[in-house]
Amino acid sequence: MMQESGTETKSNGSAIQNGSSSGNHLLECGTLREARSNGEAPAVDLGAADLTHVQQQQQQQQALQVARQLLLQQQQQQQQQQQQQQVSGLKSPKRNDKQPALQVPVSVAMMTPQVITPQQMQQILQQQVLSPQQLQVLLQQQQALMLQQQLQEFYKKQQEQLQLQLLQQQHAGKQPKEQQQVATQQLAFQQQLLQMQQLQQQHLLSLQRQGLLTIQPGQPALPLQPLAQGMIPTELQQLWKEVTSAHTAEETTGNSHSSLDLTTTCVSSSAPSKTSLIMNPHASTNGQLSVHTPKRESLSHEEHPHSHPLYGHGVCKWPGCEAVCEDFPSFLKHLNSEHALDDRSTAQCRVQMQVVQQLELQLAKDKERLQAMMTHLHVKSTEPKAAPQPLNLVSSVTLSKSASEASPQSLPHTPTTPTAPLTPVTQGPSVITTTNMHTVGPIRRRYSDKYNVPISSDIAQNQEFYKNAEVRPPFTYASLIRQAILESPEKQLTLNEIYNWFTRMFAYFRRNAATWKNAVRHNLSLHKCFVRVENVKGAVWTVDEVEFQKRRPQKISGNPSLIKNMQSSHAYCTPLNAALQASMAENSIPLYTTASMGNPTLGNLASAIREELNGAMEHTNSNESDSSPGRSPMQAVHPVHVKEEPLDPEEAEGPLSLVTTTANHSPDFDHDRDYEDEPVNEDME
DNA sequence: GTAGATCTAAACATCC
DNA sequence: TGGATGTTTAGATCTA
Repeated sequence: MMQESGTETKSNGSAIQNGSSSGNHLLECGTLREARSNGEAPAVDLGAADLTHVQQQQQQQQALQVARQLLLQQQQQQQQQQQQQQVSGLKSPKRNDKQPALQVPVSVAMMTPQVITPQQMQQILQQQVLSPQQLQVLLQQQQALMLQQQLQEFYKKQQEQLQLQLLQQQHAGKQPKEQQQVATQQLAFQQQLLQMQQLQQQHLLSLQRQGLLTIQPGQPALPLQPLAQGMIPTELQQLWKEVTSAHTAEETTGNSHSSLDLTTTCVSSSAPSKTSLIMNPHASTNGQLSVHTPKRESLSHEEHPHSHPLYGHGVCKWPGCEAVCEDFPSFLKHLNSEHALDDRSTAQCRVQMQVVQQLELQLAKDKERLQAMMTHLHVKSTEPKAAPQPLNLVSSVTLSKSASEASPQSLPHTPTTPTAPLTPVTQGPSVITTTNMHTVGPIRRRYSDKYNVPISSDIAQNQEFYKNAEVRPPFTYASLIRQAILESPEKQLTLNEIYNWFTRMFAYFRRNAATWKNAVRHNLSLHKCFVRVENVKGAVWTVDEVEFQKRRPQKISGNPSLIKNMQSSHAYCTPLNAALQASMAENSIPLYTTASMGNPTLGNLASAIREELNGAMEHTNSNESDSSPGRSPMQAVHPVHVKEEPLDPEEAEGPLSLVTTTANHSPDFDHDRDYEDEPVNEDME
């Protein structure tokens, strides 16, 4: 359109195109990645984590004390019962019924405050102040506490049943044979109690081994034995079933590994029918927990002989294990020997289930929040697209202004343009909003051009995001092509390699290939900053940085107050960053807060603001001296490009020309950006 | 309102 | 001949 002549090719170097036609801008400035990576958030998290750790220890100690009290009570109670059984069998039924009922609830009431409520857990998860390890510890602790509760409750029930049985036996008759039967039954109960003692002791010891229960040095050993008195294996199984019912409900019928199979350690003499499923050894299909695993393990992994979720890189991935297994058979051997069905493995499995459940809860909550956000922001959707469109990071940038000015034919905006201002969209880079999630097709603005976000740092920070989310990168084709070329080792790419870079780096460009490929070719041909070079491989494309930097600059919105505020707040960048991070955490955007994933929203906003400020500062510095140490890398590499390269007349005469802007020192000047801030050397070298 | 920048689409030419 | 590559043009949209 703007070209004067299309007859000249760029490769001959004599093409004189309209200067304005090559005016793609890349308003990139010095990166502040280092500053961004030096946020205070880790310190804050660390403090919170330490505090939480201390609280965990306190809670564990409290739980331990409560458990001791419970055990003492149970011991006393059991002794009384035994004495009663031995001395006289005639007791009032009322008294027998009331006794446990009076004791156990007190115990439970004492235990309850020690357990973190789901809401509190959710809050902890939301605040993201705990590391995964700390979360795991917390969950383990909660698991232990919940287990204690369940044990106590079940112990109460069992006591009631036991006493009821004894009463029935005593009231049944006083014939000698029956008395012998009663005595035999009592003996059987005693044996069961003994077994339960051992089982409970083993379980608590295993919990203690894992850190689920902590016993501080110097404290007397737990009176473990009385805890188990009065319980029978089937009841314990029922307890386990109850505890794990919430989890197993989500699982398929063939995946009943969460149930504790006690058949190998307990002799059940009175298993209720309802526990038959658990008692059935075939019900446990998970080889990891079953003692019958070897054959099943080998069978289940026949198709993938060396693929096992618990085995990788020669290491057992069982939580907390990390045992080195040279090969898969040795791993299986290790798995079956070290992680067979026992209390420890079961507890670890349940902890893992708890972790998964919490994560699922968190996911569900975040999904709900996202839905609410989308609902809130999508109120004025009057023209929903039939097919979902890829995300576009930039639509919201123009939303605030263009919403009121959008012409009727500006369809890309109208569907999502809210009449009432949403959260004020300030001068910031791409803010992923639900508006653009829903709609947007071709949206023009590219925040890199407007807000000077370095494309290299943005792509680096949000690499995973761009790769996985179908989000349109907020950069122009020219910027992206240039970035692709500069990322290459030889600073030159064939067209196909450019294509590959696009598809590799951005999920967005894995669709509508014809469109964007055409645009790439179009940009390569249109902009004279892209130079086609013939070599042995064929034609490759390179970047002429001189031409690229010569492109006509744009200025950000000439809002003096904004610029002034930005400058005046320069000293508060760190608190701002902290606030932004807090805001991100508050808004549950944890996955992209780190450099590994990057945050395409607030993180870039912060970086954009900082870079704006730094750009202004460096801008001033560069005016003072070209050899100033504060010069940006771009200046160091291409000092001549901006300062000495003659500008096209129409560029020079414009109010945005570099000559004009470099004379500005006032904070109220039109915030024109020369391109000295662009970290070209970072990109190129 | 206008110029410039950008994007999309398309036509056309050339080369392999 | 078809696809890839490269060039050019046109129109639409958005911003300054």
